[in-house]
Amino acid sequence: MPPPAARTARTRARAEITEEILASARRQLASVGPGELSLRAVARDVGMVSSAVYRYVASRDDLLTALIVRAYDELGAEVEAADARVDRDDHRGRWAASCRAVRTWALAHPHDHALVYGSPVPGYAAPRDTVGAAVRVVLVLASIAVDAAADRPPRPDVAPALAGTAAAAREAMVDLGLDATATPDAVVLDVLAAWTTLFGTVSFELFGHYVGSVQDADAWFDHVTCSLGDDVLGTTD
Amino acid sequence: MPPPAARTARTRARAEITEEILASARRQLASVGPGELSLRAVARDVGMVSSAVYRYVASRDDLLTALIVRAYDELGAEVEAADARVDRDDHRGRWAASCRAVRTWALAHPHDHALVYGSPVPGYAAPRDTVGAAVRVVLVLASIAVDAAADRPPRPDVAPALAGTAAAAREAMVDLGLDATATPDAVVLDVLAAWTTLFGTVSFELFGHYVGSVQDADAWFDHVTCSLGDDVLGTTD
DNA sequence: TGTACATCAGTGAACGCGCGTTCACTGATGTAC
DNA sequence: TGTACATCAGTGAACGCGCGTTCACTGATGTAC
Repeated sequence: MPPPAARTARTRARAEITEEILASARRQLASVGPGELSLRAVARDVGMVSSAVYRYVASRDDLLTALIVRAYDELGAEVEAADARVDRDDHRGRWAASCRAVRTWALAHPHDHALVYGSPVPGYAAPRDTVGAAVRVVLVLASIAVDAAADRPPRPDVAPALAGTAAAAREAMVDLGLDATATPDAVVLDVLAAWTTLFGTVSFELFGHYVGSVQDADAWFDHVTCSLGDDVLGTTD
Repeated sequence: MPPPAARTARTRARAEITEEILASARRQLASVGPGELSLRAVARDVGMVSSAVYRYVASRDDLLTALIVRAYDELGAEVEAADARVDRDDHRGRWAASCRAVRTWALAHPHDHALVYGSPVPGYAAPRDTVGAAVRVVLVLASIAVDAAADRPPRPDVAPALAGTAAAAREAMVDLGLDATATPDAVVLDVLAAWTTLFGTVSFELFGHYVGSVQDADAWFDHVTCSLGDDVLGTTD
C-alpha cells in the first residue's frame, strides 16, 4: 500500500497529461459539438497514439462527464466567489454580482455553457457525479434569498399544487447545508423561477435569439436580473 | 415554360419523397443530434442509394435548414391557432393558451425543440430563410400585449440604455404587420423578457434541470406563465 | 546502495464500421410536334 | 394519336476520409528487499 502523498514523477506526469487531455477536448468542443467529440482527435492534439488516451480516460462518455463536471464546477466557483466579494447584508449587490458572474463566465466559455445548459447529448446519460457540481449556482442564489427573507414581511401560502415542488426544493437546499427551514414556500419558488430566467436569458443571448432585437446586451441583462432581484429579494431591500 | 399547376405523377412523387426524407431525418434527430445527422442513414431509411437523396436535398446543411424551418413553422402555427381559439378580448386567456401551446408542442417534439432552442450546431450558420419562421411565436405574444396595452394605464419610460432595444423590437413587430406604434417601450421589453422566460422554462424542464426540484411540472409551468401574464398584461385585466 | 521484480505509459497494427459527395450510367416519365 | 427528344429519378462504384476500441508488445519508472 503506497503512501498516497508520494508525488512521484509518474503521478505528477499523469496529472499533467490528464489535464492536457481535458483541455484539448474542451477546445475541440468549440468546433464540433459534444456528440462528435473525437478521442482520436484529442490523441493527435496531445501528441499520442489514439490508444494511449485510454490510459487516462475510460471511454468517450467518461471524457464527456469530466468536461461537464469541470464546467459546472468552474462556473459554480466563479459565482460563489462573486457572491463572497460583496458585503453579506447587501443582498441586492450579492444578487447582481452573482448573476453577472454567470453571464461573464458563459460569454467567456460559450461552448461549456452550451455543453451543460444547451441540448442534452443524445445517447449520453449524465452520471450522479455531475449533480453535486451542477447545484452550486442555484445554491448561491438561494442563499441570498434565504438571507433576505429573514428581513421581509411574511409571504402568502403557495397554491397546493406547488407545495410539493417547494418542499422538494427546500429539502435539497437543506441537504446541501443551507438553512432554509424557515424560508417561505413563495421565496423558494421565486428562486427556482429566477434561476430559470437567469439561464434562459443567458442562453437566448448566446444562442442568437436576440439578434435583431436586443441592442445593448449588458443593459438588457442588468434590467432582467434587477427585476428578478425585485421578485426574489423584495423591492424594499 | 411548363404550367406550374401541372401536378404530374413526377412532381407528386417528388413532393412525397421529399416529405419522407424530411420525416426520416427528423426521426433520426431523436437519437443523434444535429451535427451527426447522416444523409446515408436517411437514404437507407427511405430505401434509396445514398447518392439518390441529392436529387432532393443539396447537402447536409440544406437538410438541416429545412428541418429548422419546419420546426419553427410547426410551432408557430400551433401557437397562432391556440391564440385564435380564444376570444380576442380575453387577453389573459389568450396568453395562457399561447404559452401552453409552446410547452405542449415542445413536450411532443423534444428534439425539434432542442434543434431550434438548444445549442447552436457548430459550423452551421442558419440562413435568412429561418428568421421569418422563427419569429412567429414572439409575434403572437406581442400581439396579445399590444391589444392589452390599449386598456392599460401608461407606463413610465424605460432607461435610456434600453431605448434602442425597445425601438428595434418594436420596429421588427411593425415590419411584420403588428401595429405596435403606440405601445409603450416598457411593454415591448416585458414581451421580450416574458418570451425569454417562457422558452427558458420549457428548456429547463426538457433538458432535465428540474429533476429533483419541480414535482408537478404542469402546475409549475402555469404558475410561471401566469406571473408572466401579470407582468406583460397587467394584473387588473 | 544495488538488484529483481512489478507497475504502468505509450506503441503500432488491426477490426469493423461509418461518413459526404461526385460521377458516368440506365431507364422511366413527360413534352412538343 | 404517335413518335422523337428532353428531362430527371435512381443506381453502383469510387474517392478519401473519419471513428472507438482491443490487443500484444516494449521500455521506462517505481518498489521491496
